[in-house]
Amino acid sequence: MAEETVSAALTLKDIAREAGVSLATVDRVLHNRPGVRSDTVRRVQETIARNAFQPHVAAAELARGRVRRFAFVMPSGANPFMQQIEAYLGEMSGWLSARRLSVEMVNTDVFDPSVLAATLETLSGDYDGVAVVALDHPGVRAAINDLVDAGTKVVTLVSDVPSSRRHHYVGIDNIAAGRTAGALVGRLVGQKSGKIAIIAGSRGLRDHAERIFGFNQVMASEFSHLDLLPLLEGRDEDDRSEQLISRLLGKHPDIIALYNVGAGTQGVAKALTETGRGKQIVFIAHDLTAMTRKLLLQGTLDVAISQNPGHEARSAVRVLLSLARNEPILSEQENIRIDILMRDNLP
Amino acid sequence: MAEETVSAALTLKDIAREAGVSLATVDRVLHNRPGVRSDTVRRVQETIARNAFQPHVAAAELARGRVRRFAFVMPSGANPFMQQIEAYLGEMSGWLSARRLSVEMVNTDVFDPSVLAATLETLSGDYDGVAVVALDHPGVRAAINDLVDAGTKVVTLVSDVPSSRRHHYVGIDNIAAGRTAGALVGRLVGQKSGKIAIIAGSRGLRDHAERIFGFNQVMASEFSHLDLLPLLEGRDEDDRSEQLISRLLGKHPDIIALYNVGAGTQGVAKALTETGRGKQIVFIAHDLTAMTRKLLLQGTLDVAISQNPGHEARSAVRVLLSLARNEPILSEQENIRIDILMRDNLP
DNA sequence: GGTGTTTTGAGGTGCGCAACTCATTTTGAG
DNA sequence: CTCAAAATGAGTTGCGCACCTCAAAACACC
Repeated sequence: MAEETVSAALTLKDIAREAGVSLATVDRVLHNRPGVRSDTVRRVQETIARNAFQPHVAAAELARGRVRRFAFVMPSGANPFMQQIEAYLGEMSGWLSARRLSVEMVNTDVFDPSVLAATLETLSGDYDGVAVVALDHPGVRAAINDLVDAGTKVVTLVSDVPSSRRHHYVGIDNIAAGRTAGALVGRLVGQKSGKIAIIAGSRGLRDHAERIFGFNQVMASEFSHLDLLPLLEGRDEDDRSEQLISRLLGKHPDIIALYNVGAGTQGVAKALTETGRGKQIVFIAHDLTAMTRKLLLQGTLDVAISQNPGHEARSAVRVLLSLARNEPILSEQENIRIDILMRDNLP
Repeated sequence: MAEETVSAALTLKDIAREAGVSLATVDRVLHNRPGVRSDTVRRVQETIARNAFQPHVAAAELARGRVRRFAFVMPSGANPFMQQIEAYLGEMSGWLSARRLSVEMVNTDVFDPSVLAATLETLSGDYDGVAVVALDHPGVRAAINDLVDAGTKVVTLVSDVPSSRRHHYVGIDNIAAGRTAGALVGRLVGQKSGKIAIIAGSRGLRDHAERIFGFNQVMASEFSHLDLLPLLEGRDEDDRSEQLISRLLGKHPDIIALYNVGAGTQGVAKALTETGRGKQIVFIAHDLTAMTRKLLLQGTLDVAISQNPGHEARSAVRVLLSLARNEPILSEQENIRIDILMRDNLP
C-alpha cells in the first residue's frame, strides 16, 4: 500500500520571501506588469518554478472581482447540432453562475463571411473570450486576429480557421471522420460488390469537403473494387435529399451502401425505407439526434459518426476559462473524439 | 443577433435581507446546522431557490481553508489500464494543487474482498472522498456503506458495487460493451459462415462476465447462424492466452472471428499472426494501449472497444469534488462512453 | 408570573490574492 | 557628483464566504 501526497500549499508570501523580494514585485511579475528589472523577473519566475507554485485559483478568482464574459457566436438557423450545443451550455448555467461566469449567445449568419467578420468586430473589448463557429475566409481570419490582438481569447468551434491566430480549436478532424466512414462502409458491406452512394450538403462547406476527401481516400486505397457513384448535393435539406436518393435508388438497383456526409438524414432514410431497401443497404450518417437515434434502433441506420456536442460546449467554456486564467489546458481532456455510434453503444 | 445574459451575482447578504433573517441564519440553513425552526429553514431555502442563488465557489473554497483529501484505491498489480488512470491523475497535479486538492493513491489487492474491505476501513475519517476499483462482495459492500455513513463521499471506479450506497459509479455498462462487441463481430464477418472464438480472463470477474453475457445475447438473437465456440479463460496473461488461442486455431481452421474480453491481447495477437491468419480473422478486443494501437494500425486488430481512462480519472475527481461541495453533478459530462476505436478514429 | 430552552441576530476574523497608492531605494545618464 | 527615471518595498483594501462567539429575543412550560 504505497502513498504519495501532493505537495503542501505555498502562498505568494512564501515565494516573495524565498526570492528575496516584496509581494508587490511578485505580483508585478505574475501579471506581466511593467517596472521590474529583467533579472529580478527571472529570479522570481525561477522561484515559482522551483517550488511548482500554483496560485490558489479560488483566491485569485475572488480577489479579481469582475465576472468573466464569454460570447458564443453561433449560426442563427435551425441546425439541430448547434441547438444541442446551445442546450448543453444552458445545462451549465448553475456551474457557470457559481463561478461568476457569463456566457452569451450571439446568433448570426456564420455562412456570410462579411456578416460574420462584422459581428466579430462588434465583440471586441466587451468579452474576455469568444467561441465562434467560423467559416474559413480571409475576412473572418482577419477579424479573429483582431480579437486576439485586442487581448480576447478566441476558440474556433466545430469548424476551424487554422490560418488564424485563434488560441484553440474545439472540434474533430473531419478528414479522419470521413476516413472512418469509408472504412466502415468497406468493412460492413463484406464480400458484396456493388455501388456506393454518397450525398453531402454542399462540397463548398469545409467540413463536408474534408469528410468527402477522407472518404474517397480510403475507398480508393483500400476498397477500390467498390464502385463509387458521383457525389450528390442535398443542401442539408430533407426533401431535396429524399428526392435525389429516391431517383438514385431507382436508377441503380445494385447500390449496397450509402454515406450521408451532412444533414438531411431524415430525408435520406425516408427514401431508403420507402423503396423497401432500408435494411439491405449499409447506411452511415453523421451526428446523434433524436432522429438518428431512432434510425439506429430500428436498423435503418447502421452507424452514426458523431462528435459529442455536450463535450464541445463544455470544452469550449473550459478552454476559454483556462486561457483567461493563464492556466495550462488539459489537452487530452479537450481533445474531441470521433464517436462511432451503433445501436448497442448509444449513450 | 439575439443575446441572453446569465443573471447577475447575488450574495448571501442579499438572500439574508430578502428572507428577512440574519446572515448567521442563512449560514445555518446552508450548512444544515441545527437550531433553526423548520419554517424559517423553508423560508430561506425558498428565497435561495427563487433567486437561483449559487454561492460563489471561489469564496466558499477560500473561506473553508482546509485542503480536501481524496484517496484512489487501485489494484497493486501491473494492469496497464489502471496504470493509465494513475498516469492521467498525475497529469492533473497542477490542476489539483491550484485548487488545493490532494489525491493519494492507495494500492491494494482489490481482488481479495477481505483485504479490500480492511483497506477501506483504514481510510475512514481521513478523507473527504474515496474512489475505489471495487470487487462486488458483501464485505466490500459493508465497508463502502461504513465510509458513506461516516460522511465520506464514495465513487466506484471501472467496476461497480450497485448494491452498496456509493454515491456514484464512474465506468461503462459492460453488458452494453459486450453487446457492442457481438454486433461488430456479426457485422464485420459479413456473409461468411464459420466459428467464433471467445477468450476472457476469467468468468468470475464481474466485468468479464457481463461482457460475455452481452456478447452471447447478441450472437444468439441476431447471428444465430454463426457457431460460437466454448469460452476460453486466459487469466489475462499473454503467454497463457497465446497458447490457448494457438491450439484453438490449429483445431478449427474455420474460425472467422475472435473476441478477447479481457487483457492478454498481445498474446492473442501473437498467436494470430504466427499462424498467418491475422488479417483474415476478425479480431476484436478491449482497451486502447500502446499495444492495441499498434495492432489496429497494422490491421491485426479490427476494433478496440474502450473506455477512456483519462475521462474516468478526471470524472472521478470532479464527481468527488462536486459531492464534497454539495454541487450538482453534470450527468452527461460524467457519463463514460463505450468507445469504438478503429484505425481511422484513433485519438 | 417566572424559568429554562430554543431560536435568532450581530459581529468579528481570516482565507490568498488582485489591484492599487505612495514612499523609498537603486540605477543610469550627463 | 547630481538629478531624474526606473525599480522596488511596504502597506491597504476588499472580494464572498465559513466558522465562531456571545448576547438578545422568542418561545414553551409550569
